[in-house]
This record gives sequence, C-alpha cells and structure tokens, in this order.
Amino acid sequence: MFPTSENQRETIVSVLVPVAVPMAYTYKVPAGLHVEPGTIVQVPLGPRQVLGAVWDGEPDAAINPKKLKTITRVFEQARPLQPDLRRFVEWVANWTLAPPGMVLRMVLRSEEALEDEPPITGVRWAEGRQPDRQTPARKKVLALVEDGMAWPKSGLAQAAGVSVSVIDGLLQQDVLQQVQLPAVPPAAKPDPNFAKVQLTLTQKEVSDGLRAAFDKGTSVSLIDGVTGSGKTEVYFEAIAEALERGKQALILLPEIALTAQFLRRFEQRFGTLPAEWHSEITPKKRGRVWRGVASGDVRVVIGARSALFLPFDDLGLIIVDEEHDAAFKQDDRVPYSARDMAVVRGHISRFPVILASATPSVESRVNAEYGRYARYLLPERASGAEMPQIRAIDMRREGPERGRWLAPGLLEAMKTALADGAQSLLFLNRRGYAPLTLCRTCGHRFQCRHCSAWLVEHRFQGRLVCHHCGHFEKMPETCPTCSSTQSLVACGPGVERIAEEVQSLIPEARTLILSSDLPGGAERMKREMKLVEEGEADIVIGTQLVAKGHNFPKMRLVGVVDADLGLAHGDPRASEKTFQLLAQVTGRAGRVTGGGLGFLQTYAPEHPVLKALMDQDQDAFYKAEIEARQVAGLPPFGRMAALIISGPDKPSAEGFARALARVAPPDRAVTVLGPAEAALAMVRGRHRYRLLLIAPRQFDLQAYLRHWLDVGPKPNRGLRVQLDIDPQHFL
DNA sequence: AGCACGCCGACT
DNA sequence: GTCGGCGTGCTC
Repeated sequence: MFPTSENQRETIVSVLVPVAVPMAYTYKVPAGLHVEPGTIVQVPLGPRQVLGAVWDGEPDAAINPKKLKTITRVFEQARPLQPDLRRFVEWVANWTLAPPGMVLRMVLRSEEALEDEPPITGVRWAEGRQPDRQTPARKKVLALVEDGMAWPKSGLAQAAGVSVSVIDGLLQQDVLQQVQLPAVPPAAKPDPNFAKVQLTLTQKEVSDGLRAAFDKGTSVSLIDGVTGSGKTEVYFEAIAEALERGKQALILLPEIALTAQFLRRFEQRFGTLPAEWHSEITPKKRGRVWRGVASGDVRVVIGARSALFLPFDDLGLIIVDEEHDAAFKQDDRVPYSARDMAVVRGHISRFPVILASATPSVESRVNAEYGRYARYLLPERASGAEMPQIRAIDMRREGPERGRWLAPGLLEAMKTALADGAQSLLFLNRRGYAPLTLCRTCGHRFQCRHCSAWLVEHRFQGRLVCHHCGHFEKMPETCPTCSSTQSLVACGPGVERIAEEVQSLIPEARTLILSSDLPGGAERMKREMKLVEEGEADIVIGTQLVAKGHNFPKMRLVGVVDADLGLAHGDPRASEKTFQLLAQVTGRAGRVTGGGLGFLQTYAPEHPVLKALMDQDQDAFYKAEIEARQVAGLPPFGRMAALIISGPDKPSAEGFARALARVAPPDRAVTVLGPAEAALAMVRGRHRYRLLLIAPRQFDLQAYLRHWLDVGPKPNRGLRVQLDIDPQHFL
C-alpha cells in the first residue's frame, strides 16, 4: 500500500472524502510526509479543499495519473482514526446504502478538533518587581499575585475588582509577565467510587449481571424497568465498572432528554459532570470534546445519537437510554438508527451494550425473548410508590353531551383531585384548537395548498396552520368558497379547545397548556414546566411533550382525552407507538404521592393496547403485537424499507406512480404499500413521497434496493432509501 | 439582456 | 455535499 520504491515513484493512497461519492478516491502523497490508514488529511476536490481520511484498501492504480492530485495537508497532531472505527464507518455505509464518505462526515464533524487550540495566555508576577507608582488598584492586583500563581487576565481583573487596563499598565512596566496557561480539560475524570448508592435487592442483582457482562466481550442487555424503578442508578454501576477497567463509556439519550437534571444525577454519582455532545454544543467546546475523546482524556460522554461516531480511544460500554425513542433514528442524510448501530459498534469492538426503557421496542423485546439479548426486569418503583390505577371511560355509554369532550366521570375525578390539592394532567396529542374547519353552508373544508392536509385552527394565534409543512394563513371571517359569514365551524378538539372546556367547567382551577407551538419558545416552556413541578398549576393540558423529561411530583391524575388517537394510523408501528406513549403519559400519575389514577377516554375499550394498559400487563401487549407482526411480516420478523422520492412536482398520484414504476417495480418477494395505501398518508410532506417495501427476512432487500438504485435516478438525486431493519441477524 | 431557478454530471 | 454549466422562463 505504501511503496517506497527504488525508482522514487510517488506514493499514492486511498482517501475517503466526506462527500457523497461512491468510493474512496486516490491521491498522491507529498514527498517526505508519512501517512497511514486513518490519518486525517486535507485534499483538493473539484474547486475546493475538503477534509478526508486515508482509507484502507489498495489505491486505484487505473486512474489516469494526470488526474491525480496531491494531499495538501496532513494533520499530524490528530491521531489516525482507529481500525475499529473505520470498520464501523464501512459497516454503517453498507447497511444504510449511504456512500461511505457521508458516514465519515459524521466522524469528522468538528473542524475545530483538528487545529491546535490557541494557547491561553495568563499573567504572573515578575518576582521582586514593583511599579513606578503605587495606586490602590495596583496594590489590590499585587496582593493577589504575590504568591506567584498565574492568572487569566480578565479573571485577575475581576478578582481584584479593577479594570483590565490596570493589568495592562503593570504588564507595560514588566511588573507582570505573560505566561502560557495549561489548556482547559473538556471534562474532569469521573470517580467510580465517588458516591456509591444503596441499591435495592433487585437493583443489586441487575447491576451484578451488568458488571459480569464485561467479561463476556460482546453482549447486549435490555433493562426493562417501569418509570421510577431506578434504571439510571443501575446502569451507572455498569459505567463505574467500565471506569474501573480503564475503559471509556458513552451514554446515548434521545435529544429531548439531555436535561440538566440528568447531568446533575451523573455528577452526584461520579463527582464531576460528564462531557456533553449534541447539536447545541458550541464549535469550540465540540472541538475540545472530540480531541479529548480521541486522546482518552475524556472518560464518559453523554450525547445524542451523533455521539456514536466520536473517535473514542478505548470505548468499553455504550448505554442507550429510552431505547424505544424515535429520536435515535436519523431521517436525513445517512438514515441510521443509533440504537441499532450502537449494538453494531459494540459487536465490532467487543464490548457490552445496554439498552434501557420502561417500554422497550418490539425488536428489543423479541431479541431478548429469543435469547439474543440478556433481559433484566425492574418491575417496581424504587420509592415503593404504587403504579397508578388505570380505567377506560367508554365514550359510547359514559361520554359527554354533544359538543363537549370530557366525560362527566373524568371531570368528577379532576374536581376531587383539585379539592385535595393534587394536580391533574389532560393529555391530547393534538396542537391547536380544532383539527378541521368546515363551512356549514357549502361544506368547504380548509386544506393546505401545498400538501392537501387539513388546516388546523390555532385560535390564540388567529391562524389556520398546516401541521405537515408549516404553512399558515390568517383565519378568515367568511367562507372562501361561498362567502357566508358566521358559517365556519370547528370540528374535533385540540389542546386549546380542551383548555377552554376546562376553564368553563372548573373555573376555579389554574389551567395551563403545554404545547410546542405556544409563543415564548423553549425558555417559556422551561419556566412553565417548573411552575407545574412546583404545583403552581392545577390542571395541565398537554401534547406529547409532557410524556418525557420533567417529573411532576404533585400529579395524581392523568386523563387521556382521546386514547384511540394514533391507533388507527397507516403507520405499521402505530400500536407500538401508542402503547409506549400512553404508558409514559399515564406513568406520570401518582409517582410520589401514591394512589395515582389514569383515565382512557375511548370508543374501543377492548383494544389490546388499552387493555394491556388497564391491566398493567405489558407482556399481554407485546404478545399480541409480536403475533400480529409475525402474520404481517413487519419488523422484526420481516424487513421494511421506505423509498422516499422527493422532487419539486406538486403532489400527484400519477407522477408518484410513474416514479415508482421507473425505480422499483413490485417484486413477488416484496410487498409494496403504494400511494393508494395508508402508508403514504403516514408521511406526506411537501415534495416528499414515501412508499414502504416489506420483505421477508430471507430476502436480500439490500441487494434488491441497490439494484433499483443503480437503474433508477441517482441515490443522491431525488430518491432516498430508509431501512427499518434490526441488524441483529447480520452480525 | 439579465437573472433566478432547476436539472444534471463531475469530483481522484 | 457542492460546484459549475446549461436550459427555461420571467422581469427591468
């Protein structure tokens, strides 16, 4: 690969560039410079300079030598990407049908990481020297530096209570001198023995099992524990074990859950904050963490899915918390599932991976049942609090009068809770006031002009909003078709409408809406979450964002306004998603106060998802769902791929069908759920169409797709593939 | 004519 | 992913 031939021929190497080209390119190595596989380099590509990594495999000698360009820069200080990481990049590229360069791009996402950090300069007393004239300000500064310690300039000025110009004056007279300060480490070393916690008997058993997994090399464990059962405490013990063995650890959290609260819990256990990695981290910090991870200075990273591609020096454990969460899936660029790829990374580098959830994904449950994963159960709340009682309200018999949405039984329970000083939560996963507006006179329905979804009325903003593409218009006074006035009616409820109903029926309660679209942004949301936490609201009406994150200690009652919502979707995972969401939401009830209550308003009280929730019988849900999937050939028993066709065409079934026929004619081995099916309704954004292919396990779906990708439009032009396949069988 | 936009191929 | 080239259609 690196001939230093006698006849002084120039060396050539493979270089992978972070661009959507199908393979590694070939470059010349400048004379006298050493590169090896993994070395990070800068190379010319077309009209620009890009980062890249020297890659494995023979460089292509067949390329016209006149075309070959030379590596412009070698990043000698940055350590080469390790063989395991390079294999991981290749694996992910192969799996996702994405160009390997696009996966490498996720590894090289911090440009700052490669440059040396500009040294931090500080000041120190030049021993013995005194200023020409003493002033009170100068005296204060000199008192601080007397001991010979070095200070950052602004820090010293602040500590002395003087302005920076005083320091500058002293520097001028050489009373102070400039010195280099050591670089700030991105995170201190966590101490596995900082604050050992008292574990319950069950927790201890699980933690012993997890610690033992380190001796097995590759292993995956699933912690299946109810909300409040202490999953976190238990997997912290696995992190302690990794640290004791001198290994690095990575905790992956869904983006939403990266809360200060979680970081504080880590700090309490290990005595220091972990390094963080997610989209909000500043470029400078990002560079420090990247370098720290590569050098081994950073021992534990807590991050969102992209942290999986960090160049760890010696990674020995990955934890995927809330492993069922959809936020682990990336839909754009390289469409990967961080949960699945974490398992792959653990497999390649032979270390344990831990998946944790109160409501595991069906895939993980199946893998556990078939013995591919070790399964650990934490069935009880560590505080001893009871799980809430959940009952259905049959809306056919116990429902409210026409035009109202809350059943009398639910309202009674809310009033009782209010009288006892406890909080209630009404959950409805629908923003706005009403999901459909129509004209009573002519039947006109307000539809989005871009994507044909119904427009949702947002009464506080006085707008009609499309929840698909974000398009909005002012709420008109008159019908745009027949010009009738006062004829527009709102159909169905959203959170705003439920809040209106609560305010009119229980006016003495302090009500609060928690919905992502309310004005004030993330700041206001944080404040309001805090208000709820402190008991400053009696009745909270919320969309799905109340399911995650904050705990509400005074919440006793949870009412699901429409428990059927989401069950009748075209989405093949509708049941699973609804089960997980409702289990989380009802789990908010009575976590600390005990005796929590859950109500499910439904027209289908016999539905297996709702029955499982009421009976507190998760197993019943998984059993029913697994059977249904086996019959339908859905994951994890079949394999599913979505072909996404995007383009500027206006939505039209004809154009879509034409594209489909050109790209992926139906095959006897695969089921194509085309535009006519509900599958399309699942994600019909602007300029985007998706169809689902479902193939049996033994069918080589990737080869099939690869074939049609070659025949059809270029993969990076209008056509994208998203695979929803559990990789467990392919390791 | 001047340009904005979309499409398409090339990039070693 | 990003650039440059080229065709189409619209505006000053």
